[in-house]
Amino acid sequence: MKKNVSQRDIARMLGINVSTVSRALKGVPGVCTELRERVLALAEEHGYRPNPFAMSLRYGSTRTIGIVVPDISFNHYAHLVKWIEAEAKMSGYMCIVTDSGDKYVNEVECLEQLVNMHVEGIALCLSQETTDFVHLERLKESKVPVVLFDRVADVDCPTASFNDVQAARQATLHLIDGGARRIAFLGGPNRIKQAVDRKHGYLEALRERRVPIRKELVKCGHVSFNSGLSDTLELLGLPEPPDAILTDHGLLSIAAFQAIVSKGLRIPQDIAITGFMSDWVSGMSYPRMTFLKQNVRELGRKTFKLLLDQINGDDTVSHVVVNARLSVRESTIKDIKH
Amino acid sequence: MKKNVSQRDIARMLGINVSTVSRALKGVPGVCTELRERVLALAEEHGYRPNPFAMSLRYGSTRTIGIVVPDISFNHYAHLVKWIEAEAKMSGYMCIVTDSGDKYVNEVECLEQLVNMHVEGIALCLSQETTDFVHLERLKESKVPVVLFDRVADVDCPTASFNDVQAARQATLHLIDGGARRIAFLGGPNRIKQAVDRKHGYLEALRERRVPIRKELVKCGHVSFNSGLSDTLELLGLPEPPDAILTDHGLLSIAAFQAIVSKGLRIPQDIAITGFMSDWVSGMSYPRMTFLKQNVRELGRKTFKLLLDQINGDDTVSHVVVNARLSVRESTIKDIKH
DNA sequence: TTGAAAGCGTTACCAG
DNA sequence: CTGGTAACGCTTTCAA
Repeated sequence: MKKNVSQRDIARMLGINVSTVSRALKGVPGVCTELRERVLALAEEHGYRPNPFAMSLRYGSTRTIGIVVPDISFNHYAHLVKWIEAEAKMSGYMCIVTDSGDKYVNEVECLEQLVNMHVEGIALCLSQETTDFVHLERLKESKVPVVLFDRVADVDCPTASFNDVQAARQATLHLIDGGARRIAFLGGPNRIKQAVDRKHGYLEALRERRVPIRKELVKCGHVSFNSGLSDTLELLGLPEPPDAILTDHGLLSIAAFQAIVSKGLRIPQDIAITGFMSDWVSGMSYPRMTFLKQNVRELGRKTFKLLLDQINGDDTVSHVVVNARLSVRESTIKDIKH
Repeated sequence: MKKNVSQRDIARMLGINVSTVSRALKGVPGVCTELRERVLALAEEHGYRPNPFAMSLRYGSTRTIGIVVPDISFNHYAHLVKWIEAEAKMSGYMCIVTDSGDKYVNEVECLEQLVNMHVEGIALCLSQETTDFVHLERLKESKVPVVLFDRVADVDCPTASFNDVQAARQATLHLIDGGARRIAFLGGPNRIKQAVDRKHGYLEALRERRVPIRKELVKCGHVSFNSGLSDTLELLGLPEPPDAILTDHGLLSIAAFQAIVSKGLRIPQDIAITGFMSDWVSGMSYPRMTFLKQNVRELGRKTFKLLLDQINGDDTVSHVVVNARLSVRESTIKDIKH
């Protein structure tokens, strides 16, 4: 019944012109104080709110960005969303969050819809299926700035990601130095840069310490709980099973952990485990897992900053790297009492 | 450089009128096929996209809803967001997601901003601080439909929530029937209906089985990891410590679990534990926790449905309840081998 | 200091 | 079948 009141409405009530109301409301000079007061009072009384769509139409800017993540119900991505959103809010941007379900077709559709919404920019965390980037090309044609975060790719796009190679290397060195010799790597598919980088870090560390590389200990498959579970069970069933596992994703960490426990093996005495996962996952398990602590808040912040720069016309393609560092807990320390 | 192309642009290129272009694009009758084809071709070529802000202005509808959650990085809420969003997308709505940080002031601000964005409706999960509802009254004045979900309240607003009383009762009965006699309740503050309901269910079960109620075993405080941790440690330090714990929130479940483990107590031999938590949290722990499995997807779906009805002018205030049911795992079964 | 009018992109109505 | 115009809410330029 009581519709949103517009400037025109206020103007009519006061018997003046809209433009005067506009000026009064905006606080620009050029309207006598007495009249301004009356306008402001009436606006207040009727709960006047500027219509953002009229604004957008007028200025061609929507103060809105889009975020695409593979699975918002997964802790790591939810956290990233949280911090990107917090940062965006501080700059007066609202976020439209979409979930690709880790599927390429959905990712394409999400981007499509965000462009339709005329968001000013998009922060995208790639799905694990994404191998071609024509959809990003299309965005570039539409002049919508895009920043890749967390799961990035080698395309002509600004990115914010973790130091995957070095982090994985560090974790592997830690395992080796703790006495492990048969270290398994449980990772995502080779088409994902993130998975490949982490595997590289792992291999690098093995070479560095002259630990032989065993192909049968490297599992690169679909990132999901079930595949993590079956891959780990396969590893544990080998004639010479691994004495340590490094995982490349929180889901795989959980799956591997549960697979080990279900086999009645003890962590870390029988097998050590570490990898990329959230603080949360690491702390929930018993024993708590040594893990690569990612500064998710920092990544969120950097991602938005990058995006804002792009929105403001900066067209340098920079690649920001946020450090993940090893946080040692009990799942990799053999000489602990249990 | 290459701006978004508008109907007017296309009209100019073809030397015809905008209204004709509009009709052609909309597919309404009243434009000859030959001309329509040319318009469509040109639109396609230049990547024409309807401007949703012009639409919104025209129709006064934005096809957008707002979601407010206490903490999107927490699994339970992230899941709810995921499913509300999925459902919304199917009806052609986009979601603006905001995070109140579980604080009242932020909640107010989130609602304010969503109203400013002219969302057509808002799905709100209350912060644990929220005790007065003037902000909801204000929304009602603005004619923005609101649906409360998960954490609801006794206000004149449609709600979608779990069957908190019965679920808590069921879990408590399970503990009693498993031999527990000194059952602690670890819950949120008494100002939250959800916490109160769950406590009621707990008390009901005790009375039902004639188990004495012990005040010192009931802890109702702030919902956070740290307070859950210290409350549990206090409980464990009692002269007569509890032999089972029921928790009212996922955060508290994790905290209690870790507190117990840190004290070197065995679950379930020394103390049983169960409560409200996500599938995830239950499965991550070892032993896995018996838990109240909430059909989060169903709740998300129902929430959006309720909201959509409101948006479409239905003003009945209905209260939908989704069942949570006990899923028994190892943390409450004493006669299991470990 | 105030008013009038144009324009942002779209659709609907009324003429031709 | 097509063109012209008004309207949605707001800002800005120009004129008074």
